[in-house]
Amino acid sequence: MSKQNTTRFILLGLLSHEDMSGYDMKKRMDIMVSSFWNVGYGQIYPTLAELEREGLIFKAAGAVSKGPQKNLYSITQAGREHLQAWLALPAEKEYTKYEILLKLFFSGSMPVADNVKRIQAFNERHRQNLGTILQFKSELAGILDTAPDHLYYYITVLFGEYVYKAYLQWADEALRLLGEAKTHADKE
Amino acid sequence: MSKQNTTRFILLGLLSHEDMSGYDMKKRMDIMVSSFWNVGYGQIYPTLAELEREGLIFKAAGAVSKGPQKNLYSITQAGREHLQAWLALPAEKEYTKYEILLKLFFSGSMPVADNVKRIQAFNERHRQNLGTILQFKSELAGILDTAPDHLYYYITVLFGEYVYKAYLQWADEALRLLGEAKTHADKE
DNA sequence: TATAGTATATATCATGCTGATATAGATGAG
DNA sequence: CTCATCTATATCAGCATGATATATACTATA
Repeated sequence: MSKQNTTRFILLGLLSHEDMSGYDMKKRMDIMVSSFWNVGYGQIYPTLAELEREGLIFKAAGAVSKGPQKNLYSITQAGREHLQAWLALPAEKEYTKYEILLKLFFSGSMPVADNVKRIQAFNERHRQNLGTILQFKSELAGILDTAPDHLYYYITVLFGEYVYKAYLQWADEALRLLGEAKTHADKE
Repeated sequence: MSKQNTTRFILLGLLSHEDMSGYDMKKRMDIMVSSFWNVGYGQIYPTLAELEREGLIFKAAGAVSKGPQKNLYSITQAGREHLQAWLALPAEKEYTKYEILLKLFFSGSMPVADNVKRIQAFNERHRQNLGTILQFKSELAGILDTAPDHLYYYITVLFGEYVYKAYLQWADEALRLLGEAKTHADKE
């Protein structure tokens, strides 16, 4: 697995569909890919500058919607080829970081109530995420045949659904186990 | 959510149980926390040096097992307090990166067979992860009452189980959808 | 008609993390 | 005796995070 800048390819991927500004891309990502990838502005703007220097994208005239002037970007032919080459590679970088699990792992000496609160907050957060993604899923289901991309969007949405549901199941089970342990301790 | 070095607290957490070398810590993490957190040597060794400078850990005499000399570390009282303060904080940093989902999202123009292969590899990888964690789970289940930490270990293992199972379910469903799409295309 | 708040938009930077690479001692196989 | 493998520590370039700064435009409300 080579150490490559993945952000480049996300930005190229978004621009392969339509012209956008950096701000637009962030908004789009928050909606469409946030269940499996996150990028911040601190990575977006420098990468856009880099892609432009390399001739993979270019800055078009900034159409004003509201607020300050946008930098609207377009992808070039070289950019499309760069993206296709990446898509064809099998390498599948993959990692996760959940601070809550880390804290639980080391929290044998902490009050049980603290951990219960942690898990409840986690549960609530992902119940909301699940709600958002299920709404998105039902919208997508109606237009599945209208473009070849839509099936793939649907598949990625399904991933979010399964994973969020797993989080909720785990949280319920963890709370049950902590409740049992507490009840048991109270009896003694 | 402040931008803090999380690795510090993992290392302190591991040392709060027993003395270890950096190499030991990596091995331990690969077994115990790899389903929700990963750290490489590139982060471990510099952080150990930093923790030592700050007086949170100290280097003990290196016991030789086999291979080169180890640096065995111990946690100090200040180190334990540092760890406790972190455990008491509610902040829960959390993020995931799955390159496979990213590629699927942008792969409308790629051959379906490529994506099928990708998902099958993903499936196989996580089937193995699930097997490993289930074995670990059954070992833990037998010693659940022998220490207060064990319940928390069990809870974190459950997380891995639920998440890996979700991955496998998703992969099956995704392959089914791609199979249907292919069959449909073949008929036309 | 001020003015305060919110959404839009770009940019930069210190710090943290990843993944590759270098170095070298101990063990075991053939 | 040499080659492969495991043990063990260390460093670094490049990528990513999260905080912060700056400024325009729209909306509400006082």
